[in-house]
Amino acid sequence: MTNKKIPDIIIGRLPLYLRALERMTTEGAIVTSSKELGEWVGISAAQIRKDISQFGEFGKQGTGYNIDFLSKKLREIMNIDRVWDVAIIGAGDIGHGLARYQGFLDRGFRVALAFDIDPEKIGTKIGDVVVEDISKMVVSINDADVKIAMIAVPADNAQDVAEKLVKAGVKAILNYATIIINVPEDVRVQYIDPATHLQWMTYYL
Amino acid sequence: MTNKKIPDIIIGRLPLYLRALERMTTEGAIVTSSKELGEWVGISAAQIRKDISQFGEFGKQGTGYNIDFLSKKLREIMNIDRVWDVAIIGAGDIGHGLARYQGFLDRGFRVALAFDIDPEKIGTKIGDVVVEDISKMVVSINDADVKIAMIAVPADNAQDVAEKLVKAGVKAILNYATIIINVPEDVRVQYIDPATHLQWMTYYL
DNA sequence: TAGATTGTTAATCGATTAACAATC
DNA sequence: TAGATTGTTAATCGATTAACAATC
Repeated sequence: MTNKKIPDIIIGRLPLYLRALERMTTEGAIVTSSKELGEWVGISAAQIRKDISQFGEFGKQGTGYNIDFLSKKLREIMNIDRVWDVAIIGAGDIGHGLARYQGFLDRGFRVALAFDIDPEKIGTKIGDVVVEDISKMVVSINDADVKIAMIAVPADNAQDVAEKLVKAGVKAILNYATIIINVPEDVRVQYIDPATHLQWMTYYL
Repeated sequence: MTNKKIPDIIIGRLPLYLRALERMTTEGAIVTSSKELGEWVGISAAQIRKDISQFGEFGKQGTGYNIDFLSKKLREIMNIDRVWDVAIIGAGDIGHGLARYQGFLDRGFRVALAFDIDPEKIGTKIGDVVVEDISKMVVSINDADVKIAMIAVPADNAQDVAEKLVKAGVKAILNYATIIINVPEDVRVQYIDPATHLQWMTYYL
């Protein structure tokens, strides 16, 4: 039942489930079980069932889960049964990589805007969008009603950019800058930092 | 005490602590407390103390923690009190961004090797390294005794690359390809996938 | 000494697993 | 019907928090 608060840790597993289901679809499967799905994502069958049952009864006893149906439901739950426009701030290597990343469109996202401060980059095209002057960012994002942004600027400018994004109405930020940014409570931030990920593994080497 | 198994969840927080401590250092601080550090990283003071005490007694009652000393200890624990050579597989946008990423060197990593399959890219320089032919990857990585690699190739080739990396002796893989790769148990894999991170946030929008 | 803060124990909280009735 | 698998409850496990003696 969706009226009680679902723990973050469960929400964090839903994209994994969906990705595995999508993979199964491409391999031609129609139904799966909590056992099989669990093996794909490395999580116990009991936990898969428990997680999914937080949102409704999507399976059938004796049969398992219809993959298309469960995928659809997961997309609804995660709010990706639509396409979200996203903005990229910073048109360097990372910004370029993101703009040209092929994995967004079929997973609910479209790069709609890109910004940079460098006059040489403004006006050039990355992916399908033209890089705009960062001074127009707040207005453009506001006008386009974009709620999701990815920060790919140097660490020194990240906090400043974040504050402008908040002003523009952005509610979710994916931050590639190696710095913790401060934003209001109702704005979500995720960090992607290769060095931190590597450090997490060196402990075990 | 280091003889009992430390939970993964604690290991995962150590890089956050270290990053905050490094930031404090640049701001000129000498000592900190579990309370202050906790506020920086958004974790309770009790938990900070508990985590740190898993590895030894690094603080002083009444005073707190010496930032330099604690940083040094954390680096030792995480095995980054040395520089790890890393290899980049794939010299596209993401590979380029990684090769030129400034945050590696002062955090324990050096990009030592890069590979691509495209003849046009082989021989060119990205960051400080020359892109080698991917067919030489296993031998080169083996010779250089590199244990850490970052996969930045298309999803279709990721599993194949991963298997070659394992053959070359790599024990830690940071995977930017949008696909789950299968490797032996003693090889660690971390995934970086912007779409998955975004999906994690759209639930709350 | 008085105040502050650690390291650690015990209490609480939450998440995972095991088990099984319901049922396809 | 017999076999399989869900959804859910109870039991277990592990992580977080609260509290406080030790001590700088």
